Order: sequence, then structure tokens, then C-alpha cells
Amino acid sequence: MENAEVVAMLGEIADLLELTDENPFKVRAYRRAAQVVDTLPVPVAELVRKGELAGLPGVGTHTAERITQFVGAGTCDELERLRGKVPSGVMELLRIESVGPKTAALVWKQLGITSVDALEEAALSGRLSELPRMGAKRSEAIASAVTRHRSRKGRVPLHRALPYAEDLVDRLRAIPGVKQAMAAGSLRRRKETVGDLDLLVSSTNPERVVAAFPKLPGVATLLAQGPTKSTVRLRVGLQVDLRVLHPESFGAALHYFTGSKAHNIAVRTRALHRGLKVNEYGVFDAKGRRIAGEREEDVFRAVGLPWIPPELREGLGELEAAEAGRLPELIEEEDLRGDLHVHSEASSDASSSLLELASAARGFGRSYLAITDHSRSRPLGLDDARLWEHLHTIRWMDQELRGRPHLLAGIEVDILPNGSLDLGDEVLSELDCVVASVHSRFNMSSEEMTERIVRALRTGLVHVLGHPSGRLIGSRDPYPYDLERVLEVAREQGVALEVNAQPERLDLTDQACRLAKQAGVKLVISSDSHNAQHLENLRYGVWVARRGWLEAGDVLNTLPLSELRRRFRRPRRAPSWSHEAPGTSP
DNA sequence: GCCGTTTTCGGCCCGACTGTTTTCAGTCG
Repeated sequence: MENAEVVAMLGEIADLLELTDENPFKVRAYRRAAQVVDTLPVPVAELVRKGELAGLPGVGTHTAERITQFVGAGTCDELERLRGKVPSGVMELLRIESVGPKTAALVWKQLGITSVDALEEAALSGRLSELPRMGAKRSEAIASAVTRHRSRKGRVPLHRALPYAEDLVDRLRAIPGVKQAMAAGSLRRRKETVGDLDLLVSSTNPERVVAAFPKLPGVATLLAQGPTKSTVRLRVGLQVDLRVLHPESFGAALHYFTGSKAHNIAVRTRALHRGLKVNEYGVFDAKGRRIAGEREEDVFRAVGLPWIPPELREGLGELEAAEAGRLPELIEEEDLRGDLHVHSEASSDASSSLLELASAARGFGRSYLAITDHSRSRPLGLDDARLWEHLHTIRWMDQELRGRPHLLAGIEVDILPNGSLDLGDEVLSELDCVVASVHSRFNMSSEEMTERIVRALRTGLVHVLGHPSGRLIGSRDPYPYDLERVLEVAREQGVALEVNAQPERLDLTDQACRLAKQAGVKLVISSDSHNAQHLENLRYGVWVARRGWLEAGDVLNTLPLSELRRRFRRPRRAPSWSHEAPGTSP
């Protein structure tokens, strides 16, 4: 039972309750519980087993009962009871923009509409506009929303959205009268995917900004416009919300629109307890006087907290940590001294030479670089003999470079389905940095995959477990494995887990980083570059690490090379006289 | 349905925009 299934169940109950016109606070309670389970770093089934469910915030006795029943039986009475009252097609109507529970229930009860197709037909034929508070414009809006619904793409990976946000912010800053412009929302929190862009501007002349915004390059359609707010869709499909504020409110708005929702509710609730009110215009005391708003840190100070970095604002204990003075000192990109997972043209799927990689790394200020090409199971990957040769080339190049940067001889060795490594012990034990990764047979059971990884970690030859879950954002799910068990063995073996910074991977995830830290396992942040430009991608890994509450001390490639080498030293397994390679004697 | 620095009962974050109304309900973030 995946947590996502429980989240879906709780969300479905909330939707069904809304459609049956239940108490909105009950609806909200289910939504909150769903969110809590969604951000849970451990399997919810495990909490069920331990009887710890009701200890979660927002999960009381009733919700705990529903979850327990659902985990055991795959459904629960409350869900089935509600499903019996609402046709399933009506549920799908809620996924359509501008159609909420009231509208869905209205068209269902008044017109007998129970499918998206029927809704579209009613909108186009004019039947829809005969309903109360339904006119021609709404019908039209619903019809076009149905079209978009059918071709909907989900959330966009951060690295795709970021350039659009940066470009728009630059253009907004150039509008006369604009004092500040920033991107907020999940983009500022550096979430791995972004739903839409939230842009904020402070200006003494809001009308001018709102008027200029829809005319910016890349904008396809204007969706909504008021005196201080404008919503557009870009040609690439991204929706962008713009809010214009007076400078005295900019900090409060920045805080509010950065979210997350859970974080905001926690801050507002905290403010209420102190007799204060927080909205996007500021923090106000009981007499309605503004006591903060211009700067974000003032908003936090007004509710008795230090400034909290956006990456932590997920409602996952950051307020409590801030209150106790125990916020982590989050890792920064500048803390990273090297990159421990880089492919050269010696791997079939990579394109840069050692020299190109070295000079690019120097440009990014890295002092060391591990060259980790693929092993023989991958097409044209290195076998033992070619790796010996490659190793000597790297050593030679390292001498030539004189530490600008240092090159480490490494490998990304496949973990074969039986858990053994794809190359011989002799050559592996000679390398400075062995990254071991799963690249095949993703469809094993969780037990088999866990055993496979555990066996690899126990060879005593592995320094780093590469992209531990194998996922590709939006295209390949992580393979199932028992993270806690892997962490346990990684700690026992002194193996680090990789935060793969390839923006399509971001693997480990933020939550898994936090668990690894709690389990006492070290991490590395690696670019997995396949050409020299990719070396820049480390920043995406840093953002994941920050969202996982990591500090510089949790990440091994913040260490100077000498200390890193000490960490990576291991007892020799094979006698060192046996691995003379062909053609490599001095 | 959840929860307690005002509460074991009675509250629950807050505001902008649209469309359809003629004062506001619904949706969204």
C-alpha cells in the first residue's frame, strides 16, 4: 500500500463530501489529513502497524480508523457509502477548471450530467446557461476548460519553469515605477515540479504594471485581470499569476505567495494566538495597525520567529524548529568543493573530453572531479581492461592539471540483478570513487530490489549509491525498495547516498534526504554530467538537499580532497600485486 | 473531523476576480 493511495482515498472522501454539501470544515479536515500523509517520509502502513496514526497532526480518531481500514482492506466503509451517493462521472467534473463542487452538483442534479462529455455538450448547446447564475460567458469558459482538460499536461519540472520565471521577472523590473519583482510560489521553495508561476511586483503605479504584463513576449492569453492582479497563460502552456503591491506590503505578500499553504496556515494560526492578523498586506494588531509588511523577515519577527528559508516552508516542523532556535544552517552551492559523478566521452552516452570537463569544472570553482564512466553492462561501457587503461589516462591527466582541478579515477558500476557488481574486485578496489547504480530490471519486487542493493553495498567496494530510486520525473516511477533497510546497511558499511542533481532525476528526493540524515547516513550531491555544461546542474541537487534540511556537514563533497580521501579509504580486499593490466606497465 | 496561550464546545486563514447579479456566490490560490 503506497502512501499515494491513502492520499487519493482521503482526497476522494473530501471531494464526495463537498458534492453532497457536507460541512466544509469536515471537508477541510480530510484535505489536511491527505496533505499530512502526502508529506509523510515513512510508509503510512507502518504507522498503522505501530498504532501511531492518531499521533499525526490533523489525523484524529475517525480519520485514523478510515486509514487503518483502507490499508487493511483496500477500501473503507465511509468511502463506499459516499461513492454510492455520487456517480463517478460527477467526480471527474471537479478536475475541470472553473468547475467546483457547487457547479458539479448543480449540473448533476438539475440536468442529470454525469460525464465530461455531457457537460461539454450542455455548454455548447446552451442548456447550461439556463441554470441559475449560469450565463453565456460561463458556458463558454467551461467548454474551453473541457478542451484544455483533455490535453492537460501536469506540473512542469523546476528546470523547465525557471528560465521563464527569470525572464519575466527581468522584464517586469524594466517597467517604469517597478521597485521590486520576484518569483514566489513553489518555484521559490525550489520544489521539484512547479504548477504555475507566481510573480510579485511592488510598484507605486500598479495600473501600469497590470496593463503591461499581458503584452510581454511569450504571453498567449489573458485569463483574468483586476486592478492589482493579472493571470495569463504562456504559449508554452504555463499559467502565470501576477500580483502588484505597494512597497510597504511587499514582504508580507512575498511570504504569503511563497507558501506553502500548510506553512501559511501555521503562521496565521500562530498570529491569531498572539492577537495578530496576517494577510498578504502585512501583520496587523488587534486595533488594525500594521506592525510589519515591508520585509519578509519583519513578518516572521512579528510572530516571534526568525526568518525561515523558503525551501523549509512545507509545514513539516519548520515553525517548531524556528521557535526552538534549531533551524538547520542549510547547505549552499558554494559549500560544494567537488563533483563525484561525471561521465566523459569514454562512456558511449557522454560527449566531453577529460580536458573539457576539467576546464569547465575549474570555471565553476570545483577543486576536484571524479570521472565515473559506465561499466560493461551498458552499451559500450568499460570492461576491466578498458577501465585499467582509462584509470591510467585519468591519473596522467591529473598530473598534468596540477590540481586545477584534481581528477579522481572512478566508475559508475552497474549493480547487476543478483546484487553483484559489474566489474572485477581488483580494478574496483584501485579506484578513488566507486558509484554503484541500478540501471536494469526495474520491475523487481521491493524485497528483491532491496536485497539486490544491500548485497552491492556489502561488497565493501562501493563509496556511493547512485540515483538510489531510479526515477525520472514525469516519465518513470521509482522502483520499489525499502529505503529504511538500505539506510541501515549504508550506515553500517559507511556508504554515502547520492543526491543526483540531473534535473530530470533529483534522486534522492528531499524527504528521503531528511530520513537519511536522521539515520546517520552521509550524502553526496553529484551532477551525473554527460557533458561539460551539465556540471552547472549541481545547484538543483543543492536545492533538493536544502529542502531535505541538509547542512554542509551532512554532505561529503563539501570536504577538502584530503579529508574526502580519508573517508573513502577502505580495507583492501584483493592482494595488490595481482592486477597488472595489459599495456599499462610503466 | 480536528483541536485547545479564549475553548472538551465552538470555532476553524484570508482575499481577489469573474459572472451574474443589483448585493453576492463560486472558484482559485
